[in-house]
Amino acid sequence: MTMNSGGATTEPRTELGAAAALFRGLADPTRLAITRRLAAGRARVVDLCNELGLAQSTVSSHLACLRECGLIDSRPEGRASWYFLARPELLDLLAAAEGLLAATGDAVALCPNYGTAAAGDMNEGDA
Amino acid sequence: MTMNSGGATTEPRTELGAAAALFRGLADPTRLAITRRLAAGRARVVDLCNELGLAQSTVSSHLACLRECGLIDSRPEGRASWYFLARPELLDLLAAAEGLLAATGDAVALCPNYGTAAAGDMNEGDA
DNA sequence: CGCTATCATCGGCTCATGACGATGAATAGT
DNA sequence: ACTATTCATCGTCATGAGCCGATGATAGCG
Repeated sequence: MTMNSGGATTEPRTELGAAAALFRGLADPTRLAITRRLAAGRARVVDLCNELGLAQSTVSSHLACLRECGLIDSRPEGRASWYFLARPELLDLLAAAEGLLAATGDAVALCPNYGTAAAGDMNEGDA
Repeated sequence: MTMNSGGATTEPRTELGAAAALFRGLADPTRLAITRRLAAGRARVVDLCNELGLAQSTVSSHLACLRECGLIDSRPEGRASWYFLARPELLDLLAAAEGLLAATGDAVALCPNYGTAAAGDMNEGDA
């Protein structure tokens, strides 16, 4: 016992890694936006870049992440790569999430400790 | 255009914040473990500490996070606080997640860029 | 055959996030 | 009243993770 006492464990919960990785894949707003976008139909990297207003490298990295997670897949066509959802069940998961969000209202937002609170400067850009 | 060029935007996707926060709440292995544990029945902080082998402060913070998110709730009883799931729909979400995991096998794991790469051992342990 | 467009990857930067220990408040039991 | 137990909160530390720009590879086009 007390084997993990001493700073960052660097080994949180390996058992739940799969599920946690799945949720984490969708935890990022950008990735979630990409996922939803792909849920609406396939898209290229440039399309996502334009629509999301992010750098190409950023989008590409997120796509690689989602692809490695097996949530999306790509189909090279010419010099472009079309990305699309690889798992229809993902829609169920998103639906369940929205159902839960509807149930909680929008209470699911920020946590004092964990979450995204206390960011220091909370500047709403278009506000 | 070129409005967000210049380092961390500090303003990712505000619209998807709720869903992303929800997923992020479950993205952490520890929080997911807590959630599942509470899905099996209410528990006190000490119980979770013992069962998860984490510091009391850690568990307490995670509980506070989940509580703020409206996913769980607590009921003070004596000097203890019983925590339990506040949303039955959460079970649906977890079920959908497990369904997706079953569909993908366990392909959902690690990403080279994002997502907990360089972990090493993949032990699923008990269900 | 050179040019452009699209994408993947590398390296660096910055902040958020999870972990811990220590402290303080509230409650129950002796 | 004193003490023991349980929980919440604060401060700190280290790493993960997202963002960007720049570079390199690949594939179509003029």
